Amino acid sequence: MPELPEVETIRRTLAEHVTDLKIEEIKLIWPSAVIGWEDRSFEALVTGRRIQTIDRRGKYLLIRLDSDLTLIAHMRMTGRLNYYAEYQEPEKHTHVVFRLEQGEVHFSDVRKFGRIQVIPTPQCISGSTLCKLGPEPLESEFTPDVLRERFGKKKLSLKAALLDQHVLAGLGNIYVDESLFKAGISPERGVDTLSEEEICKLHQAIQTILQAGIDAQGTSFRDYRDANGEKGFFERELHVYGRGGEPCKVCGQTLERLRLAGRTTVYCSRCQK
DNA sequence: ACTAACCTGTAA
DNA sequence: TTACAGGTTAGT
Repeated sequence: MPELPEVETIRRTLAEHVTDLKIEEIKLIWPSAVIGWEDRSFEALVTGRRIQTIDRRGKYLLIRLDSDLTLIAHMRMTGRLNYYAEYQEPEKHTHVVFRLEQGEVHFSDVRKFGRIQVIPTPQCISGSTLCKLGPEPLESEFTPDVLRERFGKKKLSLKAALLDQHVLAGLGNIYVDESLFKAGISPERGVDTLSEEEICKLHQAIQTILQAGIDAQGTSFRDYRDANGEKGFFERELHVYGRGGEPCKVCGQTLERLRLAGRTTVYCSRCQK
């Protein structure tokens, strides 16, 4: 579900409520949602710790606790982190409840793909999947040169490369298709066929689209909600995602739908070359 | 470089 | 009943 703009929105809305609060109790309703430690020690480990800050890396949420412990949360397709100011009865798909000094946070996930991993904070730097991620697309170190370098000499479609979190962190099916539309480049093109000008256009499009997604508080095409249970409204600005067979908003041509890198892909064959 | 697997829900 | 869904990983 959440891609970079959605995870960033969850980060912001959650941080507003829980920063500096102590975790007083853990309820592990579905213990498999938590990894990294034996189930019974998870509660002991996390209970009594204070939430210091919440960071984000790609689609991962990093909840920093006291004494160098980090919770790494990934929502996969349908995961949610909800904050409630008062006691809330767990819902059908709630897997973990964090009771805080003030209110509580519920981790829920219909499809049970999402996970919360507990690791010592130093291990985030080395020894976790985080260190293998590609660059953060909205940071100033991400330049057109970096994008070209990340593509390297791979023989991959743009679609496959941009979905690969080791190439660039944070893009998923929605924002890849939207970025390629904005750049005017076909998702089927090989990464090794782009001119310098096209690399620049794509770099610019990725940053513009992701920032617009954050500004709109994400895309609630289906299940996504922020920590307050609110929808995002980027759906209104989608040009291609979920619009296969409909007319292009720019030129009117019927949008193509195909399967690329295992994912449904939509693009305009007139606007994107 | 595809495909299946992990799950449940919804829509065709 | 079947296909498909904002993701990732482990298998051919």
